[in-house]
Amino acid sequence: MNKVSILLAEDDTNLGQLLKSYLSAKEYDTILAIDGAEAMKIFKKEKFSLCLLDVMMPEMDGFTLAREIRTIDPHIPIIFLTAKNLKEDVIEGFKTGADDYLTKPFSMEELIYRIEAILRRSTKRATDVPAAEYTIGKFNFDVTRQLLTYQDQVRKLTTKETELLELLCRHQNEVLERNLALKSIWIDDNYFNARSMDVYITKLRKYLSKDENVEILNIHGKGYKLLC
Amino acid sequence: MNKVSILLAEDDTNLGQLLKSYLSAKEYDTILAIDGAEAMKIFKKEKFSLCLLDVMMPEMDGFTLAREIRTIDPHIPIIFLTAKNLKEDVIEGFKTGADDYLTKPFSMEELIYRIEAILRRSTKRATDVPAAEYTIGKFNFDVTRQLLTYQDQVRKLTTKETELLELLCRHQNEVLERNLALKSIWIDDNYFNARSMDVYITKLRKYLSKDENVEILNIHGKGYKLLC
DNA sequence: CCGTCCGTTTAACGAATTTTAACAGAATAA
DNA sequence: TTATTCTGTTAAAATTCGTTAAACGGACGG
Repeated sequence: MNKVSILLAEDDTNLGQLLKSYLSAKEYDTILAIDGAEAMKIFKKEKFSLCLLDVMMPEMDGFTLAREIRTIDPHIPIIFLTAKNLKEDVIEGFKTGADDYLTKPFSMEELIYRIEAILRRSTKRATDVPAAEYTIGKFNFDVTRQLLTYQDQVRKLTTKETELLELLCRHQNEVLERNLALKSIWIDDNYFNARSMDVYITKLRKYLSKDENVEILNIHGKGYKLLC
Repeated sequence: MNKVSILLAEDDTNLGQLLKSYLSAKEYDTILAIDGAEAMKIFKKEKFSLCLLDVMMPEMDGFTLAREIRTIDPHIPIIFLTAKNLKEDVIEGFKTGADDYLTKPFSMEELIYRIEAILRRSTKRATDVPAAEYTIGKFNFDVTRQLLTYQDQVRKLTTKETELLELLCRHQNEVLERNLALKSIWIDDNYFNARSMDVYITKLRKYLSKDENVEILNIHGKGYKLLC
């Protein structure tokens, strides 16, 4: 079980400190750089599991920084922090790019989710991420292998199915808010993604219907609650 | 209703003392710790209803402290106090996060409001989880599954119906004030929400009419009383 | 380069839930 | 008593959600 180390580049020192404290409290070794140039210097000296880069920074912006970082370590996961009101084409740039991103304002919960998701995806030895298995009534849900097992029947879940079910499990017996789920999984909480999420809820309900004590309850206008 | 005790961790002794005096005057037993390490020591010795933690502190910051506290008591409500000059989006981010948040400077009134809100939520949960079921005359009311059962007839309730009936049950045989119900279920107690609530009272009355000993009584100008 | 497969999104429609409106009836204060 | 505020009930409107199927688009094998 390797410790996860994060390079955080954020020029707003308040936000930077806050994030660093929060991440450290979550057992992520976090080093804060106050601009792109400093981040680069630090990155050359130490080894990191992932980078969290603000896009707008003095000295060197997040994109340029990311490019330079990639010349050293081409596969390190990078999450960008961006303002919500960026122009469409910039956002488009992120979407088509391989990197993950998070739009401000975001909640700590969303950030943690994205970090864990990206770690899950990038590390093959998946034991880094906590709670990789859940028990849902008579089901067993293996998050990292994306398997939902009922007695001897194993069902392979898709990525989105897994992500949504995992979020539901994490909030077992309490309300998972639609917006949190949308922002965590679909990044943007617009109309279409919400429809898409509905479709996945239907799928999950169908899968889980074998155990009648398990239920995904809709809390109108708020979200969903996984009962078991 | 037993006494509420608060652990306050604040390194600014002026503010700390001020808060402590104020909270004590409001009948909250308050103990002040001047840094995270001390707070942790105190927390291990005594029992608290909620914690009020400054995020930026020497020795141990608020997040780390919160994490340690949660290893001892995973459900204790925690309100963070954070610096005033954070950007809007950061603050917004925390608002949507799992933990409650208050940015300096804040008014005492605001603080008290938050404390009461979070206590309401947590005592709700505390009294909810063990007894998530009520008996209303000959009915059985399963809050978490939103089911109202009469003999062998099961009726699925909607979210709003459930929320309102639960509030009534919690105040069984005493007055549930309109404003309280409106604020906790509809958030805002304006004219339209009040009308909406009337509609739900009608619905609940219809559902409960099967047992003639059960009645939702209107207390004119005050609220409702669930008799059973 | 082409077709196929698979996961995801979009579309379309229907159902469930909540809010708003409209009007009638009770309770209360002046 | 009369005016005013508050409550009860029903129906229509608006919003949110559920489900199915088709469209889309990337990955893969030929």
